[in-house]
Amino acid sequence: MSIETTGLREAKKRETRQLISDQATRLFMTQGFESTTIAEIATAARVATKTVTNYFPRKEDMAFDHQDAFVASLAETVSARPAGESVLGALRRTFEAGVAAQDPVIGFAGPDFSRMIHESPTLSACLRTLHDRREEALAAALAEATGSSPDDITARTTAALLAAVHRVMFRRIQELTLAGRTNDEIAAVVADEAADAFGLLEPALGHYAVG
Amino acid sequence: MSIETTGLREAKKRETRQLISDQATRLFMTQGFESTTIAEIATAARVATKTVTNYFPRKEDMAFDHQDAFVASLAETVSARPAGESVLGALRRTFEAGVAAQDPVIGFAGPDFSRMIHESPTLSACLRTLHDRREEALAAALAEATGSSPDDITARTTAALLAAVHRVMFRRIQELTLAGRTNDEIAAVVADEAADAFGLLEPALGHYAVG
DNA sequence: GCTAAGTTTACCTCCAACGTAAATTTCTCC
DNA sequence: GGAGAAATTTACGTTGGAGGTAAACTTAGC
Repeated sequence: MSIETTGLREAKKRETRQLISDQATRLFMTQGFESTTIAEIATAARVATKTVTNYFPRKEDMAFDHQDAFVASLAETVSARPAGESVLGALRRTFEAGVAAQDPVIGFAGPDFSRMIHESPTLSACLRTLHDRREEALAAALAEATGSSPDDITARTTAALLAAVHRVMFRRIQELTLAGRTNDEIAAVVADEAADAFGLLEPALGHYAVG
Repeated sequence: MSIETTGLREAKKRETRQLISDQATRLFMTQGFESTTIAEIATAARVATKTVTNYFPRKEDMAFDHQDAFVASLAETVSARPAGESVLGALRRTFEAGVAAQDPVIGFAGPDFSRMIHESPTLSACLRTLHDRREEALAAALAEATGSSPDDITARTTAALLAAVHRVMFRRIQELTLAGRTNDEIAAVVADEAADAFGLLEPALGHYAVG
């Protein structure tokens, strides 16, 4: 009698999905994304190729498993910020915490994973899409926070500026990872650079959406 | 005796390339990008399918013909700005000129073309890549203008912020185009919104890289 | 247990992407 | 102006991702 008794069927589904994703990521990291076929992944996971494409309509989705968490991260930071804190302050604080925790969500993905993305045009394009969806989600959260309409141009512009800082720093962490730096070294460098970047926006956005 | 007598061969190559691109764009706009096959394009252009893929390794390249001009646009604005003008001022001035001229490079692509991109995930991803390459080119130009190293993080952050404004306004123009507004109406709306957006960055970047 | 529902599988088509070699066109030099 | 050289276009074949369908199998609920 398991606690989360959502049924054997659903449990197996989750396991199969995770198994496929894990095998796929492993193969992508060792032999590259483009040169791994879905048939290989299916063999490694001991399922049919159609099962693979049932779980993951697009091949690249197997590499990015926690995309929803990534996309929602900035919007959630804004929604959950304490009263009196500006949006800029909240995003800055969350980024600093991410640096301290060396969080994969802000770019600490490890050398193998970073190389996998860097060497694949498909995965790079996919990551761009995720950054973009994250910006859109942030814009929606800003519109919500300021009580403006969901497609308010000020919210969208502000979201673009704030997300830009996170995106640049994400790439910076990736780049330093690929250059062989340790996470601790990267954290030290990035903490300073992020302080500059967020500081740059302070005069423009410091008083925007103070909750 | 033609003036630019670079040979019949090269002239025919240019013509064939243009013919394929034109037929492809026409088909993409009328029946959608994904539901147009390369074989159809080849038939319309009266060439072999292999000739199509010789000229355009990727199907999506047929839709974006002047990508290099787009990618270089912001960097060139910066490089060519007069002495005493800030980078922000130059990019703002060029955008305003683009609005006045209803320039396709800043987003005035027309309803058919805009719809074609909007309805195709592949083309949307491709456009994102172009925005990204444009930002990278801008970062390089900023590094050049400030005499810093090509991967200077301040230049990259600044480029991200400036390119973000252009990107948001590009999408805004696309969006209004899809909503059925005329170019004149769009120009009027966007001129005001761009003034706000660039104004927002004035305190942060107004004194950056005054040439 | 038995039946209904959901999951996995084998088999299928389509098409983009890529390689190779042959045929055709253009260029160059005599 | 014609012959050989070079480049382009073409036909043909292969691979692999994406998507559909229906049958076999597994789980859930009665």
